[in-house]
Amino acid sequence: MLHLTLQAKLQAAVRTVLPDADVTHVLVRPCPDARHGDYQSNALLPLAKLRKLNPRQLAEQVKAQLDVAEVCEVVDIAGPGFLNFRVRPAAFAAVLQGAVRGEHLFFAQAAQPRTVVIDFSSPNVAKPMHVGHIRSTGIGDALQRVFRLLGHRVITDNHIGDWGTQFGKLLLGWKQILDRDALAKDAIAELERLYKVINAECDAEPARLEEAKQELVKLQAGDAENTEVWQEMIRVSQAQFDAIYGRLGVKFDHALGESFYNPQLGPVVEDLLARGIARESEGAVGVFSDGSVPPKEDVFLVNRDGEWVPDPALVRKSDGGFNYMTTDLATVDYRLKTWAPDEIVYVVDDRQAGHFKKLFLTFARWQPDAARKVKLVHVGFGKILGEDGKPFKTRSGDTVKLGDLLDEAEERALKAVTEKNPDLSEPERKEIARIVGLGAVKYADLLPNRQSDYQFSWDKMLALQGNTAPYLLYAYTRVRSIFRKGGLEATSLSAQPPVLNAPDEIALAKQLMNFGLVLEAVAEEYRPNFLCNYLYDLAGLVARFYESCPVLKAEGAERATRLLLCELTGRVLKQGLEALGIETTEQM
RNA sequence: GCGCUCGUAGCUCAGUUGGAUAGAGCAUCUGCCUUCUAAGCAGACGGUCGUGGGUUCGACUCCCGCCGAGCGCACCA
Repeated sequence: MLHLTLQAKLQAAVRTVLPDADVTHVLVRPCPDARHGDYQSNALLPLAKLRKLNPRQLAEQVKAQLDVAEVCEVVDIAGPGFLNFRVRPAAFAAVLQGAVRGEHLFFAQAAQPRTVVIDFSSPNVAKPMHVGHIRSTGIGDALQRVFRLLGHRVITDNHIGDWGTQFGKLLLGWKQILDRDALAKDAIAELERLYKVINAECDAEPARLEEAKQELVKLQAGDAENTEVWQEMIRVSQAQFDAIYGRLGVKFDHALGESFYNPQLGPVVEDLLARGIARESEGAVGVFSDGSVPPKEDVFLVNRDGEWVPDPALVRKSDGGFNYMTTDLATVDYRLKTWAPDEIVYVVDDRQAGHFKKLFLTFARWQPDAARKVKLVHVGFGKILGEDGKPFKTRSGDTVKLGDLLDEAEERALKAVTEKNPDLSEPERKEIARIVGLGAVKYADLLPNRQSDYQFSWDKMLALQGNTAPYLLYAYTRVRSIFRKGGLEATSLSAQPPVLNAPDEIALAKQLMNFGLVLEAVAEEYRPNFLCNYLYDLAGLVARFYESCPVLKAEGAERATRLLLCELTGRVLKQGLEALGIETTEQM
């Protein structure tokens, strides 16, 4: 909003002074310290350095060309050459008024919308979704929501693990030890049991493993019975996925599982061989180093005991089967041909960083022209640890099932709501608990910098103080309750321009204006935690405002201004939480 | 061994092109409810940003060495 106006003016001024300068990095940001001004730019310093100019002199020259009088009352040059802008109160008021009229909510649609494929969640058939899936699912969903909000064209695709060697064992188990009643009761649990039993037997007896392999071979060859069983396993698994996604409010445009690409795998390998990109080695087919970079930077080499040895991307196993590199190559190819995206984003565990590096490089060697037109991005994330700092497990040492986790979150939230607000009816409390509990889980997962592991803690997650979903939701209910108590509607708020006086009013208003900047940063860096931190700051500012600035007791322009700030804060909180996939509640 | 990621307050974590005095919650201590939800707010205490160098007008941020942790290293995904 205002920073964009100032930024455009500043870039124009810089171009006048330095006609050949690249102004894409000439940015205007909010001042971290309000005493310096409202907005600042420090872009002139690196610009001056590059040209060996005196930075303060350059700042003077740029300032002389700067035409920002309608927005700013003062532009200062500070320190080594910072530009500080002080915005006219009327300019602030105009932006707020535009927002309350519904013209914008402090962010703008992307000037150049992109088509972005986002690949996330990717659960495996016949396995329960566990805590780990909350990461890919939550981060992926938040990113997809933010991209859409900013006006990009988004295609979400759930790359379900519905193919692979595990189906040999599952088929064997299904045919020999399936418990139909157990399947009807909890299909995934029964499938999991089949796998565990057969897998243990295979470890113990080679003959058993051979049996499983035969089942797999029959499936791969299109055997009617095995295909039917396999499809049944997918169907019952999908039903469980859908139940979880329903609770989480996550939807996909497509769910093209690994098996969808089966017909393409052979042709992909043949094409790689024909083009000389892959070659045979020890019976397998792989893509090897092309020697174009030093060994240290070459992902197709690995150092073993001082020797650089090949670490190829295998696309066909020595038994003729394909692996996930092959599938992923076919998937990139399909997505480019079908949707022509500008970008494909993979929200997958950081441990697979190496795989994605190889995948992207292999694809670039396979289809150089197509690869130049698309940005392939691996958005990785760390593990969830228990409060003991070790991987998060149940007391008995099993992985925590996602459904159980969500149940417990809602139960704990219900306890808290009942304690804090016993007068509400049970259905109301349950609905609030659902929103607060699920919101708390999602928020706790989105808050940490995604690349690091984080420690899971029920108490911290559902705490009502600190950077948590309940705190944000509480801030929202407080501003909403003002309208409820006052019996007011937001409709008449735009009649006169707001008049900001109190420091807490000004601080709140300025934070509102930064919403768009933050949404853009989330999309730019694929980091929803920027939005979490922004909303937490906003909630803190509105809490302070709430203490120091009575709303309903104020009169005239002061009252109107404060009501307007409450309304807009409510809208930004709601929109921001929605972008994180978190619902809001009017009371809690 | 090689590579990747990381190391910030007692604990859990933020820290948006390198930018102005490194922030929050918890814990400890002190205040504030006849006043829009105190599920809150204000304040105090707490830091050689692992460590040693380097680049820079300026480094938590970039580069190199070292120490420590996690992860990954052909035919599972």
